[in-house]
Amino acid sequence: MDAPAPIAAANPCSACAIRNRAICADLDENEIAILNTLGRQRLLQPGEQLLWEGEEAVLVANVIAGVLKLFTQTSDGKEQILGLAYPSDFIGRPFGETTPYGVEALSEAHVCVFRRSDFDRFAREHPRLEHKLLERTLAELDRTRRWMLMLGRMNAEQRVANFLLETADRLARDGCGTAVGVQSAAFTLPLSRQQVADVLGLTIETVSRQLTRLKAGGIIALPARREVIISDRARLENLIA
Amino acid sequence: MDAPAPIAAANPCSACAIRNRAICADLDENEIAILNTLGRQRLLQPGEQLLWEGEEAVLVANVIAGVLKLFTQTSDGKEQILGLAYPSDFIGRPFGETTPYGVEALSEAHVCVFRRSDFDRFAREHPRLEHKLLERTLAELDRTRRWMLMLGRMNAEQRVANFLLETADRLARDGCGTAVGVQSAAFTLPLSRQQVADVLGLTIETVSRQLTRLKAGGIIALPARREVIISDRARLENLIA
DNA sequence: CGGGACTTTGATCCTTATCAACTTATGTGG
DNA sequence: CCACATAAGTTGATAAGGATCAAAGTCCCG
Repeated sequence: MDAPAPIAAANPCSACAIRNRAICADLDENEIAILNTLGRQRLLQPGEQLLWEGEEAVLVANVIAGVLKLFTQTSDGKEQILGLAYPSDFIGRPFGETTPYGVEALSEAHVCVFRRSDFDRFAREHPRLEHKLLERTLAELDRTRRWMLMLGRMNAEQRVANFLLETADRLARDGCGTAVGVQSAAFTLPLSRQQVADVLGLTIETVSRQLTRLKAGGIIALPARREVIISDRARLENLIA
Repeated sequence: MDAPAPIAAANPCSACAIRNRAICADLDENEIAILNTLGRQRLLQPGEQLLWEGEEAVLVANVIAGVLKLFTQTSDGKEQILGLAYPSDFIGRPFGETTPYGVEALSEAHVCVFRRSDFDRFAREHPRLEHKLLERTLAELDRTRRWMLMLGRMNAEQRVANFLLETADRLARDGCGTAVGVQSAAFTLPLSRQQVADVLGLTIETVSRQLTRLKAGGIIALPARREVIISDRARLENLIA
C-alpha cells in the first residue's frame, strides 16, 4: 500500500486499486483531483442493476472491483450477454443519448460513477483521457468481433472451450485466478450456468452437457459448481483450432 | 459543388465526397492540408482485399465510395462477416499491432488510405480528429453488440428480417436507396446470398428459403437477384418485435 | 448461344432446443 | 445440527430448426 489513509480519504483516486490500469492512468495530479470531485464510489450487490437498456444515458463508470455483465434481450425475453466488465474496465455510453444495454453486477462490485455530462465535458477537455478511452473502445470492439465469430459460426463444444480459455486468461491477467503450472489453471467462474449460456448463445442444458463431456474426457475438472480446472489446456485449444 | 477543379487537384480532400461526414469533418483548412499529404486515394475492384487478418497493421483508411466487408473465419474455413463499411466509415486498426480482421471490397470502392504510423501520429496531435474517431468507434461498438443479439438469440426468419430492415435504413441514409413512400422501400443489396449468410451466421440455403418465404407472404418482392423491395415494412418489423 | 456462377428447391440428417424428471448444493429455522 | 425448502445444475427423451447433400433452375457475360 503506497497511499496512507488520510490522503486516500481526501482523494480516493490516489488509493484507487485500478488507478494505473483504468483510463485515468495517464492523468496528472491536478487532473486526478478534478476527476475525483466528479466521481463517487458505489457498492453494488450481486444482481443489482446499474444501467437500463434504452434509458437516457446519465451515468458512466469505471469498474474498481467485481464483475458486471452488459446484456440485452429479444422481444420474447431471451437474454444475450454482450460483454463482461472486469476491474479497470469502463462502462456506459459516453457521447450518446441512450444507454444501449443493461448493466448488472454479477458479484459484489465497486464502481466509480460519473454523471455522463460531467464525464463528457471533462473528457473533451483532456485529450489524454479521451485517447485512453479510444484505445479501450477499440480493444473492446476487437474482442466483441471475435465473440461474433463464436456466435455465428462455432458449435456448442467450440463455444464452451473458447469461453473457458478466454475466461481463464482474463481472470489470470487480473490476478483473480491461480496459475498451476503452464498447462493447467484453476479459477472461479463469475457466472452461473444460465449466464454462461447467455454469453454463448446456448441453453443452460447444452452448456451443462458440454461441460460434462469435457470433464468426462479429462480435459477439465469441476470440483464445485463454479470452480473450473483446465487440466489439459492443449486439448482444449485443439477443440477450437 | 463548392470546390473548383484546380483546388481539388491540389488538395483532393476539398473535393472529397465524404468530407463532411467522415472523421475529417471537424478539421480546419490547415489540418486538412496536412492530412492530405499523408493520404492517397485507391480504387479497389470487387473482391479485392485491402487488409489481411493477423498481419501487421500498416494501413488505415476512409471509405469514400462503395461497400467493403470486414471478415474473419474459423479454423475450418467458415466465414463470418463482422461488419460492413459504407462511405464515410473508417477502416483498419489504429493504435494496434495487428489487423484483427480481413477487409475486402464488395463493390468497386474508393478508399483514402493512410500509413497507420502517419495516421496515429496525426491523430494524437489533433484531439478533434481523435474525438471523431472515438464517437465513430463507440457507435460501431453499439451496432456490433446489437448484431450479437441477432447471432446469439434470433432464429433464421428474424435474422433475415432484421438484416433487410437494417440494410434498407443504412442505404437510405447514404442516399443509395430509393424511398417509395413511408411503408415501402427498394434497394440493391451490396451482397451475394453467400455473403448475406456470412453476415447472419446461416447457410446460403437457409437465407434463400427465408427470402422465398417472405416473398410468398407478400412482405417483400425480389425483382432481381440483388434487388429487394420491402412492400410491407410493418409486417417485416413485426417478425422481430 | 453456350458455359459458368449464382440461386432456388427438395430430401434427409444432425445438432441443439425444449420439456420433464431427478440430483446436488445452499441456506434457514426448529 | 439436522430436516426441510429452495435454487441451481444435471441427465434423459423428444422435437424442431437449420445444416448438409444433391439436383435443378436462372441469370449473366462473353
